[in-house]
Amino acid sequence: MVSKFECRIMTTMAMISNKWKVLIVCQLRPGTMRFNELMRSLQGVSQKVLTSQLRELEDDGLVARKIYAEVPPRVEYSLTPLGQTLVPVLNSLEQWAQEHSDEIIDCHSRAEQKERKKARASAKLAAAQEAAAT
Amino acid sequence: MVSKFECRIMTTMAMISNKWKVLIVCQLRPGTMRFNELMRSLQGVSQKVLTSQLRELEDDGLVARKIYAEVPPRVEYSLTPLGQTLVPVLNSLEQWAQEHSDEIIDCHSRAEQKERKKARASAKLAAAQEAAAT
DNA sequence: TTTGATAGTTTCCAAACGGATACTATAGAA
DNA sequence: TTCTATAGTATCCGTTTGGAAACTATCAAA
Repeated sequence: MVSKFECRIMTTMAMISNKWKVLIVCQLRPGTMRFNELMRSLQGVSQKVLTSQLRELEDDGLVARKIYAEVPPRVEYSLTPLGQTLVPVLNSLEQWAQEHSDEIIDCHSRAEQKERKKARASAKLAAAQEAAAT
Repeated sequence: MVSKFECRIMTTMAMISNKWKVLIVCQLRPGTMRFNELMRSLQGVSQKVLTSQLRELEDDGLVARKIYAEVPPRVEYSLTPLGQTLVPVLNSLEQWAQEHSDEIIDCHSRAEQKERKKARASAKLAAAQEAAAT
């Protein structure tokens, strides 16, 4: 069973759990940005993905989209008041990573060592099977 | 460019941004649980996915896995001290959803209305094209 | 008349993800 | 000797996701 508590966490996560969404919200903190401006600053996003993520953020009420009737088109994105309230939440995620960076790094290097060990073991096993087959 | 600030948020997100991971951590808050116990309480996970998510949580140092040399096997999962420190972070996610639940619901119903409007419009368009084709 | 800029949409394709199912090892119980 | 429970792996296969590239509309400038 999923409690209300867990359900609420998942609600929040669903709204921001995407690499680009987090970056978009971060970029928009200082103020409004145009589509291409965002795309350039988030180097690596494709147009399609940026559009879809922005639409989802808009549907979730975190980002506002203002279209100017000009040619060439001008569309400005900004955080809504609701989007602004998310900033402290992102801060708490950031702070956690900062406070525990040592442990996080340690764990990762240990996990990688284990990975290498396993890789060696399975390579050995494969070699043995190879030898047995001939 | 991705700043250190954004990078840290993404580190934290990478560790928990998965429906099942959040639920696993929540389930383990009170104490240790066995594999099947987890699977039953998280009804809906496949064995494969539960295993892979637990392995990743273990590699990230959030969950400890204790194997007892028994038959049938017994494996107990629990939060590590690092995993425990994540609980307040999850609380902040939960609190945000709770504090802004009204706005979140409003936005969603508005977005859905827009969706329905769009669907009607494209249905109309398709019908018009159909009519024009005959 | 062609070019350019902006903010998309559309299409195709490959990789990742997730679910369902079958299979494994092991020792004790029936 | 077969069955059972546990904690997984291994395999297949459909869905989702993301990237690349081409295409669109529009008006002004060259």
